[in-house]
Amino acid sequence: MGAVKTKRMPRAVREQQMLDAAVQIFGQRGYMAASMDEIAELAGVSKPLVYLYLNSKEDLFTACIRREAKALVEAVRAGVRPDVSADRQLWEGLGAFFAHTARTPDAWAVLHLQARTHGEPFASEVAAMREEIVAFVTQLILAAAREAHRDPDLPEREVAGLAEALVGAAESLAAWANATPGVTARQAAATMMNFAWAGLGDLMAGRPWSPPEERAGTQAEERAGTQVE
Amino acid sequence: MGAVKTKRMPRAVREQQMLDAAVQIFGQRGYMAASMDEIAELAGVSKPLVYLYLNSKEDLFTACIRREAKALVEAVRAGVRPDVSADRQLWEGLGAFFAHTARTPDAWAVLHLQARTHGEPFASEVAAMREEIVAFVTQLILAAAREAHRDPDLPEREVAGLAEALVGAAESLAAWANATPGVTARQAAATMMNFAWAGLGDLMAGRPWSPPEERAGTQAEERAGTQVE
Amino acid sequence: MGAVKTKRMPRAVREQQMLDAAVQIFGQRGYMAASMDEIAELAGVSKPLVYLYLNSKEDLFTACIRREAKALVEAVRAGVRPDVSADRQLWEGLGAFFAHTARTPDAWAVLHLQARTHGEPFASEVAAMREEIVAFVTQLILAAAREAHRDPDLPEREVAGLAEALVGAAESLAAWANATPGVTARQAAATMMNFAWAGLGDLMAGRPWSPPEERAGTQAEERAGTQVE
Amino acid sequence: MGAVKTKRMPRAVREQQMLDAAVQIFGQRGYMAASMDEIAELAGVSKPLVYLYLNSKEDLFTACIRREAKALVEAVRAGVRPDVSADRQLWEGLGAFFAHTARTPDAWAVLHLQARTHGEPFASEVAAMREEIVAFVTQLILAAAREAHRDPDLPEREVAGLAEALVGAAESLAAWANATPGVTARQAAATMMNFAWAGLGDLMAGRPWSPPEERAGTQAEERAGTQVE
DNA sequence: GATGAATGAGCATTCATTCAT
DNA sequence: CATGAATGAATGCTCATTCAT
Repeated sequence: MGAVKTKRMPRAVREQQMLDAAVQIFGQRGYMAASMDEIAELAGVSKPLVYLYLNSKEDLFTACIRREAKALVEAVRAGVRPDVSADRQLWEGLGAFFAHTARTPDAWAVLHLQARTHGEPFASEVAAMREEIVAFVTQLILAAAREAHRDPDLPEREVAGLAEALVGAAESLAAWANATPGVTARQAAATMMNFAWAGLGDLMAGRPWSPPEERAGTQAEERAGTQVE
Repeated sequence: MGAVKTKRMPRAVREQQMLDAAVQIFGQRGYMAASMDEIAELAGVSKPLVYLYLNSKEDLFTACIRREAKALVEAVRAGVRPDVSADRQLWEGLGAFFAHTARTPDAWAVLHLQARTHGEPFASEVAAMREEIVAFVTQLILAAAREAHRDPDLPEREVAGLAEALVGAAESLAAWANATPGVTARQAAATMMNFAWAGLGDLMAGRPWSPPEERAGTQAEERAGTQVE
Repeated sequence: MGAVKTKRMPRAVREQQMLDAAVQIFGQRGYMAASMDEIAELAGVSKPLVYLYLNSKEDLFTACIRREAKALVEAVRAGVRPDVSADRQLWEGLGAFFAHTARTPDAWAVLHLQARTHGEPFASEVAAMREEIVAFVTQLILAAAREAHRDPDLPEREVAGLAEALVGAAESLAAWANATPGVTARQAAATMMNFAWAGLGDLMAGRPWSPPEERAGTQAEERAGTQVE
Repeated sequence: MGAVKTKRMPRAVREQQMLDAAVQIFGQRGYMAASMDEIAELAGVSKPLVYLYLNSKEDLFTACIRREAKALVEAVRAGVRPDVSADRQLWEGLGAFFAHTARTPDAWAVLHLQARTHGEPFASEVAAMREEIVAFVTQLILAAAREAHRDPDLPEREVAGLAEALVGAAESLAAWANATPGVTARQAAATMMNFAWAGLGDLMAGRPWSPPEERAGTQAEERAGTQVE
């Protein structure tokens, strides 16, 4: 299971192996229950080497958070074409998000569960990433308002709240989709669009949001490496 | 801050004191980082008494989850009048929810963060409560469809996904509202209704969801002891 | 299993119930693993009452040892008629001993295993009983020498060693007989007589010790309440 | 009294030091009363190292039992020449046994008292050793019967009982000899031979068992490293 | 006389972390 | 570079024992 014990790897490679192992253990056992012994063993290195490269359990965990946060943000970014309409951008971003979290469940557990649950250096680390995503969504909402040729008479805080709610809904749906067999990233994204864009009111009135036609979408998702359905 | 050290209390009272202390410590430190010593000290009793009454750290944590889950569900229930329209019920429920989580932030941390992060006996404990709420929301969505005179042609799983997303959005917004000074429970509930009921699309088109007039709502909220705005 | 909870018993009776429970628990769990809680529960009384009557765990254990040591010595005494020949007295005493230990295995565990294993106040307590029995056996050996019309040219210490060995052999055989299904007290006593009286040399040469005829023996054993075969 | 605090020893050496300390503490305090703190201190190491090498108190105790059981059996084996007569082999074995138990009283306490008193995994561990010795004695008895040109008409269980009694007598005499100043291993062995081989009957009739002449015996005992008289 | 309430003290066990080689 | 050897500091848990009622 662990990395094959190979001698004399460059430091950067060794560090990535350690982070791989750490993300797996932290994601599965939790931050406190994870032991440095287990991580070192899974990484195929001795414990003192882990300390030499990553200083402490705290620093190691922080490094995990940073690496996985960056990977997630990049995956979402790569899934979105900046030149399409706002709702389309949201649709693409959600697809990339659900695809990435489904592909790396341990990393998602680290970011979504562990980092937020264990207090201070970590919570703000992941909060930074989250704010980046929330800001992206905020821009989308404002862009949508512009597209509708309306000055958004929504106060800034209201927009922030909407973005916050949207991201929270997506996070919850990611956990639900991963736990519910047969739900694909694409379906999860569609549910999100119906919920957030059309709204329950429209939905009940028979006006769901409709996903754009297939061809173009496929390109974008493949660029992002997603596997939407 | 801790309970005043009063001697010789009946068991039921002492148990509640212990649970109070435990919720506070678990909520602030996290399950694993919380020490039974600290909990006992904050409760103003000796450690053996905690074990005599609550058996183990696991059982203590479970008791916290159960008590707070019950309290939360009851707070939401008490805030909702069953004879009003679906959107109105949702509005009232959200108000009660945000008010309760703002009033008991440690309890909310236990339920939302700690219980879900620390694996099995606990996750399913809180999952039970969550399902109760999701089921309530699901009923509201179906009721809304009936009110709109439409047979919901949404597949069952889609409705489940929508309810999941709605609850997740509310959960996220609760954390955001608690962390953002000046955001009241009432405002959070309004944001949620705009987001979930009207939808971003309607919102951008200038059709926000509008909260019902004051008088009736106030009654309901006062019954629940909430402090919406 | 525990004594039926009856109110207002005279102190002497309550004490015996506590000792009964204590012997059972001490015999089965061992001195240290036995908890005062369990003993009090099995005795059907509250823990403070146990302390009121018997002071401490040490005193309670000592009281158990004294009571059971006395009972064992009396059972052996009652099984021996003082007016018969030395080998016959030994035979009767062994029969009574094996019968008693088989009848009260928890008490035997307390005396033979627990009391000797847990250091000072206890070891000397049971050593006193043991010396009484060793002295009895020593007298038998000297009586046998007189019956053989020989001044025992054995030094006193040699006789003490022989008695010690005999008692030790009997103790071992008691454990073995209790653990080996189908071995009766009578058979164990016969084995001991062959071993100790005739000796392996005689035995191998075809000269076993032969137990006396039945009728007289029965009387003695019934007096002692034994069940030798 | 404890090992000199020397740093950085190879694991095998440290393990033996720990076992030395553990045997001493277990033998003197008893299994349950012995604390891992005390053992670690006496061994001159920290507690975590004891756990790193020996896993748990239970495993540590088991390791003690195994090491000392092996040592005892080997001491007896080394003291017996297999080509001499049965009674002579018994004499030599008893001498080696008494010499070994006198030399290592804590180890003997562990095997004879502690291991048997604290239930299962331990009891069967020492029972295995004891059965080895009982089997050896059983063979001696059968060999003696052959030497006397008699088919042993003794039933198998009778022989087992005799062997059990003999071993029990020896065990008791070992405790007695250790506790009685001035009794040598040789004297204890002689008492055992008189008791078990000649039998009290022969002894009283003036026919004691006589130890073999000195020269040959001395050799054997020296081989075993015993100090018989 | 009898008991529910309460605790001081200790114990096995684990873990992040550091040297000496 | 890499590691076997080693530990200080907690932590969950238990138990004999005692009051106040």
